[in-house]
Formats: sequence, C-alpha cells, structure tokens
Amino acid sequence: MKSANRPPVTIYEIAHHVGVSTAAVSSVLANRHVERRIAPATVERIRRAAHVLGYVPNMAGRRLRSQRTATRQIDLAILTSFEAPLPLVGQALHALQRAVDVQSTADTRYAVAIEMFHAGLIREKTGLLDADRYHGVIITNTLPEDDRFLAEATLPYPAVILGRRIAGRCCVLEAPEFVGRRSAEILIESGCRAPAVIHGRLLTHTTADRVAAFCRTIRERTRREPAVIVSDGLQPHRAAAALEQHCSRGHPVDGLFAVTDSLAIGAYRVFRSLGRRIPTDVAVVGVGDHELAEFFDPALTTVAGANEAMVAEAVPLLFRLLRGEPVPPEVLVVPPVFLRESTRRPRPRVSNSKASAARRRRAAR
Amino acid sequence: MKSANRPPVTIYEIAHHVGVSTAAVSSVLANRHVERRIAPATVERIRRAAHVLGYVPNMAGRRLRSQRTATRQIDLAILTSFEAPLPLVGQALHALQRAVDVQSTADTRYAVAIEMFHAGLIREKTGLLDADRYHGVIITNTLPEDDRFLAEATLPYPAVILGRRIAGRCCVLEAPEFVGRRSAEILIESGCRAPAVIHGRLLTHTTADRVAAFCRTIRERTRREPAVIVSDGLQPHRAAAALEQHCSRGHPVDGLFAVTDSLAIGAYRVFRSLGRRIPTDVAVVGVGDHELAEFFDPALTTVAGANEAMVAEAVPLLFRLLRGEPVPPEVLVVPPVFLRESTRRPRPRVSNSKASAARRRRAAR
DNA sequence: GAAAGAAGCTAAATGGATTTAGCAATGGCG
DNA sequence: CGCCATTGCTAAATCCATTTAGCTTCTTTC
Repeated sequence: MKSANRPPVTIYEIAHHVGVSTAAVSSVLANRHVERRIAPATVERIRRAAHVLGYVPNMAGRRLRSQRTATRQIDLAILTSFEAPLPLVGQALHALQRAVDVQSTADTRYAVAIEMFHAGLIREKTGLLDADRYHGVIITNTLPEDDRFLAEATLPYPAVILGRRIAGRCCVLEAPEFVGRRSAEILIESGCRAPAVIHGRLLTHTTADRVAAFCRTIRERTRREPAVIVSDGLQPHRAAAALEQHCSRGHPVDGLFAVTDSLAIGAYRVFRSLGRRIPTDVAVVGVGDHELAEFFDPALTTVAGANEAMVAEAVPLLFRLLRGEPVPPEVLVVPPVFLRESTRRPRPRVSNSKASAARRRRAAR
Repeated sequence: MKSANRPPVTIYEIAHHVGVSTAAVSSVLANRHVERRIAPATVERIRRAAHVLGYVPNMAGRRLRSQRTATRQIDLAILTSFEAPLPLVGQALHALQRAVDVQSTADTRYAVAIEMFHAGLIREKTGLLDADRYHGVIITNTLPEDDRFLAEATLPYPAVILGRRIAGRCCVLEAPEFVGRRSAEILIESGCRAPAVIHGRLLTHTTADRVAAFCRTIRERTRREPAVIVSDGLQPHRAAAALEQHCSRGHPVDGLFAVTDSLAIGAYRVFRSLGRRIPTDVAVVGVGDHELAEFFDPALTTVAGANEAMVAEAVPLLFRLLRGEPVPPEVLVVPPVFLRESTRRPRPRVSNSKASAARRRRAAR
C-alpha cells in the first residue's frame, strides 16, 4: 500500500483525514492538546490517523516556525569514512563539540553531526552537494578517489580538509615527509639493518606520504630497499596476520614502522609469540593517535599523533570560514616525537634490557 | 554595534539594505546569479551586504523550500557525556551510522548527530526539550543525576536509554549483577585472596552496578571486604596513579577487577613496574569494550564488552519507536566472557608461565 | 521604424508546522 | 430568560528561503 515514492504525510493530510483543522492536529502532535482544549475523543482520532498514515514530522518546518527568534542554529558536520579508525573519529568529534560548547551563546546554538561515507566513495554520498544541510564541515580520512572528487566539486558550504592538500580549499595536514623520514631515522639510529613498514591496504594521502617518505629515507641512507608489509585492515589481528606471513616467509625484520597505532599492537603480539624481544631484537616505531602508546610493553616510540593537533587547528579555521574571515590555504602541523623504550638502542654489548631503567622522553619539533 | 540578542539577519534585510528584491539576494547567495542574470555589480553589492550584516543562512527555511518533495529527512542523535570514553562514543556512532546507511532509501534520508553534555549536567543541555531537532535519540553514559532528570522530564521525541533502567522509557542495559559477579568469581577461582576493584570517580549506573555486585560476591564467597580503588579519571595514567598509591600504602592486591578497559591498561603498567607478574602474582579482569584486550601482554580476561552489543540492540529499538511500533520496556544484554592469560590459574607448583602454551578461550553466555 | 531578443530584475507562490485571535455552541446561574 | 463563562474548535499570519512566471528597458536586426 505504501508506495515507495509518495510525498511525505503532512499535518494537512491528517487534518483532512480526520475532518479537523491543522491547528488541532498540530496541537495534538505537539502534546499541547490540554491547554488548547481539544476534546479527548478528537485527540484520539488524530493520534490514530497520524499513526495509520505514517506521519513523520518535518523538522525543517517545525523549526522554522517554533524557533525562538533571536536564536540561530549553526549546523556543523564532520565527514569521515566508515573505514577510518574509530578513535580518530571520536577525537575529532570531541574537539569540535568542545569548541562549539564554548562558542555557544544565548543567540547562537551549534549542532554537530557526523556523516560517514565509504572510503573512496564520497561521491556517492547523497546530499553532499546540497546547500540545505550544513553551515560548515570538516572532511577527513579521504582516499585519493575522494580527494579527486573534492577537487572538482564545488561544495556549497565552507569546508576544512584534514590530511590532504586540495587546491582552493582550506587544508590542515601533517608536515609532508616528516613522519616517514623521522621514523626511518629513528630505526636507523637504533641500528636496524632490515627495516620494514606496515600499512593498511587503503592509503589516505597522509599514510601514503608516511610510507613513501619512510622508504625514500631508508633507501637514501642505507642503500637498501625496506620491506613493505600490507595489512588487509587496520585492526590488530589483521596486522598480526600480515606480519606473521611476512616473517614466516623468512624475511628478516629488525625494525618496524607502523603507520597506525593499531597496527603496532598487532605487531607486538607477533614479535612476542616469535620470541623476539623489543627493542633488543626488533625496534618498533608507531603513531601516537591515542593515549595508549605509552602503555605498551615496552612503551612505544611514536612519531606523529598529529590527529589531535590537526583537529585543534581545523576547528578555529572552520569558525573563521563561517565568519567570512580570510584563512591560510593550508596549515602544516609538525607532529611531536616521543622516544620510548620500543626503540631504545641497547648499550653495546651489555644486553641488559631492564625496561624501567633510564626512562627518557623527548619531544622534538 | 552587534547587539547580543538581535534577531538573525535574513535575506529580507539584505534585500532592503541593497535595494533589490529577495529573489535577487537568494539567487546570489545560492551562487545562481549567472543563470538568473544578475548584473555583476549587483552581485558584488549583495555579497558585500551579506558579509557586512553578518548573514547566516537559516537552514530550516532553506530546507523547507528546496527539499525535493518525496524525500523526508529523519534526524537522529546520540546523546553522550563529554567524560565518556571516546571509543564507546565512536562505536555507538558507527553502529548507528551503519544501520542508517542500510535503511536509507530514495525517499528517506537519515542524519546522525552527536550531542554531548557534561556528566551529571544533562539538565543544562540547551535544546534538550525542544521538539524541533530530532526524530529520535539514543542516550548513553548518564550519571545518576542525569537519570533522575530523565525520569521526570518528558522528552518530546522517542528515546532509547543505554545502560540505565528508567521507568516508562525503552532501555537497553547489561544484565544486572552479571559482570560484577562473574568478575569476582573469576578472581576467586584464580585463587585470589586479596581482590580489589578499580573504577573512576564518576559512576554511571552500569559501572556502579558492576562495582556493587563485585563487592557483594567477594564478600559472600570469601567473607572478606574487597579493596575499592577510586581513580580520578578513566585515562590509564590516572588509574596508574591511584593504584600506585594504593599499593604504596602497603595494601596487598593479588587480583584486580577494572570496570573500564583503559583502567586495566594503567594497572598493567603499575604491576609491571612493581615487578609483579600477571597472572602469577596478580590476576586481572577487565572489560572488553574495545578490541584491544586480546593484545594486552598477557592477554586480558574480559567480562562485559557489552557496549557494542547494547548499541546493536538499541538501534533497531529506536527504529521501531520511530515507526510507532510497540517495544519492550527493557532489553537485557548478557555480555560475553573471555577467559585469557591475565587470570589463568597457574598449575600448582609448576610456575611455568609460558604465555603461548595452552591457549584456551571460552565464550560464556 | 517596428519586431524580436536579451538583460536585469520583481511579484508572488510555495514548503510544513505553530500559534494567536476569535467564533460558535453549550452549560450554569441568577 | 438573558448573560457570562467555558468548551472546542478554525482562520489566518508567520517563520525564511527558493523559484517560476512575467514585466520593463535596452539593444539588435531587417
């Protein structure tokens, strides 16, 4: 009976169906029937009709009318991919909400929404080009296909792009090459001779840059080709499977750069089960996007962890765009570096690897 | 000049200011001025006026008009606290978005928003009682103060409550007592004689229930009082500080139940630095809300991890509420139990703690 | 010089819901 | 019986932006 493409039911239809005015219907549906003195029987008939007809209120109409004048609502959104690590999404959300919480005043209210697209398919996201949804958005975790689409599309609202440079848009990204290069240097300084990098199959601009810079640096400094291990996903068990397979083929690995911290978790488990000690037998460098790196055993050296910093930059930029103020075309974020036990270079000869001794931590710029 | 409480600028004001019609203004602001043949000079004047007056488009008005008829938009939200663990928020979001992604059709579009309140202060969240924002919400991570408010308030939209039973509302929660009791039993079976529980200072209904049931079970079975360690926050370093302090006071602990997995991470570090081996010297039971527990060293035994399961239950319930279908007043979720190395009872006498040996894992219902 | 076409705008309808002012019918009271 | 209060409803204005049809004025063309 319910046609797939019938215009939505409005209160007019309900009113007509019941034989009353829209005012009565509205009063009932807003639970104002007592003060508006609608007879109980009528209330019941209206309610039933609404249910039978499948009424769904139109929030736009409702809001347009009922909104206390002098209060404007600003709708912001974070656009991210389903495949992105959840903690990153949570972080971005939290940062934006917190900013919004501060900015909110009596006459301006902010709302934060999340929109998710399937990695590489942002073009298929319905409503993306509609001007009637958001005042501004932050876009993150895009794949190259998505970037290409965004470069050509004209979004009808201000947007800040995270992790990717797109001409004509305001972008916040990791200082190019930095993470890959520093990771490679740290492994080389740890004395690694057979370094490897592990990454997920889907590469964002940021992770691709990390991998490329890592490989280039290793090549330049050691004249050898680093091993590249591709994991089918970012979950620890995927990483573990990929690394296990790599090792079982007899490829030696004495240094690993994991482009995402969840990959490092999987790697730790594999090395442990293979009886390879960190950092004595193998050094590991990861990314510190969540607070966990410090609590790995041994504590994980991290380069990057720029997500939080990037979001922190992006939010004020978005607000400036909303106010129509000029913004820099791009902001580069240099991530902090934390040297921890996982790459501690063992003192020559003395293979004493007491973890708690000599904890030093440095933040490099 | 800009009064704090002036009604928002509309296109009428811009039109009046510039001396043109609203049609012209609308055309320009929607970037339709070329096809609508507005003179470049006029375009410029309108743009300038919009900027000077501080125009912010009213999305409700825009949407009401431009929305392709036959497409209805359904706005859903997740209400959670700022203080809640981010991964849980990300999980809920992901589950809802995924459900919504499946449900979306040509004539129905869903939007998912996040609203955050400060723990215990949901009553101060502006717009919470407005009927003009959401078609339905999922509320989670509430403190008792919030619960009390929700019990009295009449929300003008359907809501599913996570983790708390509130009369007259549709609730999804952990089977009461289960997590605390099972955790206690596991520790007792591991041979613990001085069990403790660690939790954050702010207790949701769920975590309070876990702590209470744990303490009761320990008391009943061992005739002793378990130690209760209170951490100032849920972050690992907070947990570490609280546990360290507890141990430094000479309180023995040979079994720990961490009501949140981030607390377990901090505990691991403390035990390690104190030279106490897990599970030989101390057994640890945690909660498996993210995928990490398996990758702890040694792998963490988890009871609960019900968040994902709860969200999975909540989403279909919300959709049923939206359709006006009857729903059960409450749904109990019995969380899975994973016995891992952190509570393996060492074989009597043989203090061989090789982690990789004899891996067994059981899922209990 | 008249007709046709283009340029540059405007008037008015429209979308869905809320709300205020007010009307008609009924009941109660003196 | 007439007046007032109450009950139960309706008509119409309103919120803000978009869009269609159409109206001037000017330019071009034959």
